[in-house]
Amino acid sequence: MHNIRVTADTQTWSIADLAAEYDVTLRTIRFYEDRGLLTPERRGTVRVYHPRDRVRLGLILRGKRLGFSLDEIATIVNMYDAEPGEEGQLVYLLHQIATRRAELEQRRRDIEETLHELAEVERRCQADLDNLRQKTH
Amino acid sequence: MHNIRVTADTQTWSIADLAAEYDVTLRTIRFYEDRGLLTPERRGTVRVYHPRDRVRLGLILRGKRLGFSLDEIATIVNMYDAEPGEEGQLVYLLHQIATRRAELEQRRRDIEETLHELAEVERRCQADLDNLRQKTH
DNA sequence: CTTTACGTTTACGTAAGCGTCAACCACGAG
DNA sequence: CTCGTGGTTGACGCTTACGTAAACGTAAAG
Repeated sequence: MHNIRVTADTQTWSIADLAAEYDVTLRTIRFYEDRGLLTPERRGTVRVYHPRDRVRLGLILRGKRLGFSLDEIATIVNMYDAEPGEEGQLVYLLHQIATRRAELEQRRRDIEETLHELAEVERRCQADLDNLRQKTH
Repeated sequence: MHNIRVTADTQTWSIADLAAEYDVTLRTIRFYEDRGLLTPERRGTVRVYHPRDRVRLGLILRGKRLGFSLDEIATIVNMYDAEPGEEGQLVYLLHQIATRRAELEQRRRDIEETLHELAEVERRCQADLDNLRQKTH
């Protein structure tokens, strides 16, 4: 990274901004906060989202696409900004990482298999279709 | 094991057999049947599972690992043994396949990203740990 | 005959992940 | 002053994917 200093990253978003950007409802965003996944600033009663919150929302939604539960996602995203901490903590974190990695690699294998099989079904299907059109024309 | 015959095509399984093999509960298997995902033979009231059902159960569970809902899984596994059918059907099926493929490829990208980021976190974490152990020895 | 193992249906319970009101500010424009 | 826009907190509802009894059938073993 060559940009030692960037413009002070002071941008903020409203709840509606993030909802529109990520195509989720306000209810969803507030629900994630309720579950401790987001912690926006409050100006009065109003939520103000900082870059950190925005990134986390992205991570949460990616986790959802991967089929993780919100609880699992919580442990994952909290790993990202864990402070150095003590030895026990670090060892625990490394163990968590290994576990998640194993899960993800299993999922990747599942995806590869499924893609191959879908390709096979598609081939059959396309053959049937060609065959059908051959006859009628 | 209640396997009646072990010749390749004729083998059957009890509900408990499949539950043990795939590590799910009987309730789960019956629930999948209720949702139309499995259609075991009945001998009297008792369910008897054929190779086809066993394969489908495997597909269902793989679909779950990928984060698909049972409804989505239903459309996917039903694609596998669709009969040739008429043109409209085939076109529809091809469209479904394209959709699923796009989803899966998105998931694969998500996984790659997450794996890379986990590797990064792990690196940081390992560095902190090494640092800590350096100091105490 | 009773126990044990394995199966069945029916039905209520539950946790997750939101959807959907209702009722209430706050504020700038017309 | 009123209206529209955008925000807030409850609180109840709903679907999915099962868990968890309860109550019963059947067939072999002791």
